[in-house]
Amino acid sequence: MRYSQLLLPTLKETPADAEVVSHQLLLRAGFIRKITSGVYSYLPLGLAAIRNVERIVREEMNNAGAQEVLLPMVQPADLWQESGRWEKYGPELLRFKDRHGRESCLGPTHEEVITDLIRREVHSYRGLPLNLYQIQTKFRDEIRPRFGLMRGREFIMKDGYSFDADEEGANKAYETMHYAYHRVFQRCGLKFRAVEADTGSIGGNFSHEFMVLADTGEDTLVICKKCTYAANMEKATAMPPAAPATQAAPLPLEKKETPGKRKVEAVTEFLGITPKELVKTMVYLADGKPVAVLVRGDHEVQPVKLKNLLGAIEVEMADDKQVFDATGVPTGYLGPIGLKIRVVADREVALMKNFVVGGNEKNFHLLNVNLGRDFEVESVADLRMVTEEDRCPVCGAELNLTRGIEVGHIFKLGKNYSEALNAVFLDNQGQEQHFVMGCYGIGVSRTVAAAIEQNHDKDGIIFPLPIAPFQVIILNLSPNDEAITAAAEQLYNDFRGQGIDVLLDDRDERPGSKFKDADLIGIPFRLMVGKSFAKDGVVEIRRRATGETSALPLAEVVPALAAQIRTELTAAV
RNA sequence: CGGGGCGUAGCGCAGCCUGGUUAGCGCGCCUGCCUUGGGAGCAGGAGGCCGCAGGUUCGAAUCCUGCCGCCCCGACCA
Repeated sequence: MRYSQLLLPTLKETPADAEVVSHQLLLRAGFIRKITSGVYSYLPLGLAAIRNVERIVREEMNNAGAQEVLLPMVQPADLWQESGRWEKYGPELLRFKDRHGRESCLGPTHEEVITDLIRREVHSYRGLPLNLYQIQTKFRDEIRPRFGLMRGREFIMKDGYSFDADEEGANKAYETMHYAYHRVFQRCGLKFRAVEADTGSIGGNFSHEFMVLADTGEDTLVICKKCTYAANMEKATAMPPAAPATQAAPLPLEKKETPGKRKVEAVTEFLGITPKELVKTMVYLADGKPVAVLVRGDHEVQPVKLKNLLGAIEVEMADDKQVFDATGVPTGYLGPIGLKIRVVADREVALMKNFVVGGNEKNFHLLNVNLGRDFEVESVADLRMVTEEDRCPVCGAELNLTRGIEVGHIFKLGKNYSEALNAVFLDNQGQEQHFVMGCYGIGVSRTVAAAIEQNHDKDGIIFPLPIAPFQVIILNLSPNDEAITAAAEQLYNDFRGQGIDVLLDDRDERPGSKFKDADLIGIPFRLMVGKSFAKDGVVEIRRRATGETSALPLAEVVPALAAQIRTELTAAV
């Protein structure tokens, strides 16, 4: 491609509404443009990067034995009603009526459609296993789109679904996908980690997320410093608390005035105790109904764990007014004793003795409170966020908390969907069985953003070779010089002959602009034809990632560099 | 949806508080000259429903009301 003919509108200045670096650079480098919140147009270079990720995904999926299909984006409501998700999925599902008044939606994911397809077409165990995938634009009406391609409402996703006759087959499919995902992200040149995850609205009972490690990530990961344990904060557990060796004797309950002391810090300071001796009472609304959650003073409630315990569709923290309406107590003085709403407790609380709680009365707390003697709870479970003080639940070593961007997620679905949609086949005994399913997603457009998030410097993007929109950029530094122009053109044609993606900067611009743009768009190899060619007949080669520069005679450039590119691309596999 | 912020030329911004020339600056864009190894220089030029609608006023980018859009923090997720 010739730069002079390319739609590549680079910006000198960073657009004001872009906050994270990948968003800023995608805009500045002329890869994307926003049309409305969370919805972007992909310009030629942005699309090229996306196509490269797609190519890698296709190769790895096909190698893993999956088959590509393309499912409809517009889906009828009745399929979603059949699975129960028409109600459960919530406002993120964009719903509308067609001209006949039939309820429809834009597909945010395709479990229903694929299960419907398979139940119609596959009736025997002989047709199994099956693994089908597609790469398609998805629409999810996100509450808050943000960070450019990181969280769009419209985005490109690879979603795949496996169908097996039994658990064993399904587990194998899951492992195959796990391995394939490793290869995909490795080939994309990313530093990533697979972590245990909550299954969310997709459902299912076991899942891993593939996380690109980056400080701007929206997720917190809990990673063991010693063993292989790694989990998303939503799912992560700590080593269970040990019961204290000596049981403290229960002391008599005491009511104490704590005027104006609402926050944990204020109360503990006032009472001269540590937060570890206090239990806070947090009120959440689970599908609109209030539930009190007890956690130790220095711990935080993990809402996803709470949601799973309660089997709720949605839980959110109650605000001060909702708390007062539900309990008649102002926040800061809530406690479990005499509380009229449901109460659940974190497992850590169950081991505490003689602790402090709110008095359910303004300006009062209770001391020497004991679970069992003074109050009961509906259930005890792990309901809190892991902290850096915690120890690995597997090996007991220290834990690291770090940030990540979710680029892939794989689930064991079991029979959730096949039972809901009654998708069955006959096994070798002639018995009807429900398919055992798995589902596997990769955020393709997000992967490009994540790659930039992880690979950039002050001058712009530094693309990993396999996903770079062009592998080589040739700068003609003197377009008015015939010899230099002829050399640049020759390089351009020779690279194209070698099947290398090459961009020729043939613009009538000064060298400085060309250097800046080449750095900004992140092309791995930059070739410069200018002064040193006129003087010594050599072409300079500069590596974007390292800044290393070398020079070769014109005739040697294409063979040497083409070979190097091939070597590096195969080494990445 | 709750909390915070912002809408003035393609991009980045000033002007608004305290209403009053022809709405301004840098970059970009067009023409010409000149220049060519890290976003040059000179000269000339184009480009604005000051987010939209209503109101106050002799007069509104500026004051008031309503609406729309966008960004950030939270719940959601590839």
